[in-house]
Amino acid sequence: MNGIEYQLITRADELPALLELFSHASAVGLDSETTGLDPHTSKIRLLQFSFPGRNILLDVFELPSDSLKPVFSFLENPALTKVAHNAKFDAKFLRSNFGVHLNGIFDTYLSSVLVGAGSEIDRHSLEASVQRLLSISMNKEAQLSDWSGHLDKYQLEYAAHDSEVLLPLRDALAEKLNEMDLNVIAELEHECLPSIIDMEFRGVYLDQQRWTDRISIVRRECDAVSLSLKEELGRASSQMSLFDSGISVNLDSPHQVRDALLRLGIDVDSTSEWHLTRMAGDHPIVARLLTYRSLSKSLSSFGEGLLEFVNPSTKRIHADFRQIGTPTGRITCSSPSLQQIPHGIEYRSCFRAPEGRRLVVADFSQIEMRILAELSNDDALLKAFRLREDLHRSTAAQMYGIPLTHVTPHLREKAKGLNYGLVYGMGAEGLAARLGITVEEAGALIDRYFAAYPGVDRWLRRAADLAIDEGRARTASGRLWVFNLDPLNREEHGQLRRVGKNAPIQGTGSDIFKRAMTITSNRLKGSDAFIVNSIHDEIVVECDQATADETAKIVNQSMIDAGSEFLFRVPIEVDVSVTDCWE
DNA sequence: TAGAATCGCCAC
DNA sequence: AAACGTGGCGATTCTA
Repeated sequence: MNGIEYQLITRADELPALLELFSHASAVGLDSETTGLDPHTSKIRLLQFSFPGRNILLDVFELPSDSLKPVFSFLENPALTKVAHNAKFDAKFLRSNFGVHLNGIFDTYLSSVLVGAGSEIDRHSLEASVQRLLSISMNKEAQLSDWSGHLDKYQLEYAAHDSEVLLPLRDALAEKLNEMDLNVIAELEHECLPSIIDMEFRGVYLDQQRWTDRISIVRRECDAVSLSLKEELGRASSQMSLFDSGISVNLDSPHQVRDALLRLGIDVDSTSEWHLTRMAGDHPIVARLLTYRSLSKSLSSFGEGLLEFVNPSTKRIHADFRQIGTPTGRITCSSPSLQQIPHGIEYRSCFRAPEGRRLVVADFSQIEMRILAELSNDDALLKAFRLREDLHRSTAAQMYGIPLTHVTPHLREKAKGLNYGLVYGMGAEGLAARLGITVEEAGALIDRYFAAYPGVDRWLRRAADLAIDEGRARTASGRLWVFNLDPLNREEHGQLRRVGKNAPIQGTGSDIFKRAMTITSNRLKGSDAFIVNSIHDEIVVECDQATADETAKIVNQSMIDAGSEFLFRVPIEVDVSVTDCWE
């Protein structure tokens, strides 16, 4: 890395040289060094721009803000491609520090993930991607150095090198994307990126007081249950002497709980929820153990920890959304995971609209089953959606050859289990366990199901066969997942067939959802409304009270339009509600 | 003793 | 044991 050439700009009169380079370039490598990781409380120190053979570093601390205006207009201009690795990071800082909206992004991180095609081995840090695609070793030691004071030559060379590699990396990735037929999905991801940046930047509002109040109620309940359980489980046996102090049992340890139950004569195969639930009817203590589990889960995962994510500057929660979080393309969320807040009103009602604002909550109705209908072209399934029937009721009617009105709640429940389970590649054993019936009965149900939906049967078989034959699957937009499973291995063979059925469905769901994010975000631009959360098939938008109905219409239509880009034989339905809180 | 592995459970 | 797919994450337990 030694001997990297760079030009450090610290004076406004040096900027025209950079602008000259901008005006003749079609693409520029972009990177930034910041004083911290939080865009709302940290500052950009250095902005690095790389052109072929030229690395320019801007010392933002030295340059007057006004002088940077022409630079920013290039950053906002989509005609100039900005090549960045995980552009989300730099974009949020440009937004918070200068109000600049980065446009025209080529993200080498997202591209590297797409090219990786779901490989668990490939890492996608700049260092790893550059090593893999350009065979260049990078030294990232300076990354965590102090960027707020005097910058030494070592830091500046590091900064220059970080942006210098971006254009060659882009070229290598663009070639790979092309070779692997990933151009369509790459465009979809890049178009979606600004909506993710905006969502993270805006954050979501949490009513902290309400959250705290709920926690203290749960804590009291949990302590009471815990105390009685420990006392009871601590007994060495039913004939324990009064003077025995008992055994201390850690209720959070599955191992200790299992031993304690055994001492009381309750033999459980496993302490998992599923097994315990089966025994809860016979043993009140098992039922209370389940109550404890639920309360303690609530406190540990959804307790005070969440409050630490409230940003001191914005007073909102800015979670980390990984745009390509799974090989199927789903977005995942962490720090905190806003995608796994429990459904209960007591949790979600804490995520609400601030004073004078409203939330628009919109989710795709049965999107994965609609995708299955489209892909399989199954007449009966298509018909159910076209007639806007209740899917599970319709499935039950099809299976038993009875009118819709004759479907009992029990039959509907069975049909629902099949509809949900089969897109995940479920077999007779799994269905039997889920519905509490024998494997034979489950097998008969599955036969009935596939007799009602022969097209679905054919499609699922073909999808599984394809996964075995080719070892890969693609979504509607061409997103690729190369499976790391051996079809000759007995266990992995089954897994391969299941994932082969599910991946195109779940993945096409992701494609549709990302288009929905993109279109929604674009149509809300310039209004008072913005996306604050996204959960696989649900978009949560915050807006002014006065415009809530209009916003709801826009979100609804955007999602329908997105779905209609992919599904032609089946209508898209979106459930939209305007509320004060996320429920 | 820090990090990895595992269990268990939340979401879709 | 596991038995339907994709994740994140907290607590415990294992391991270098």
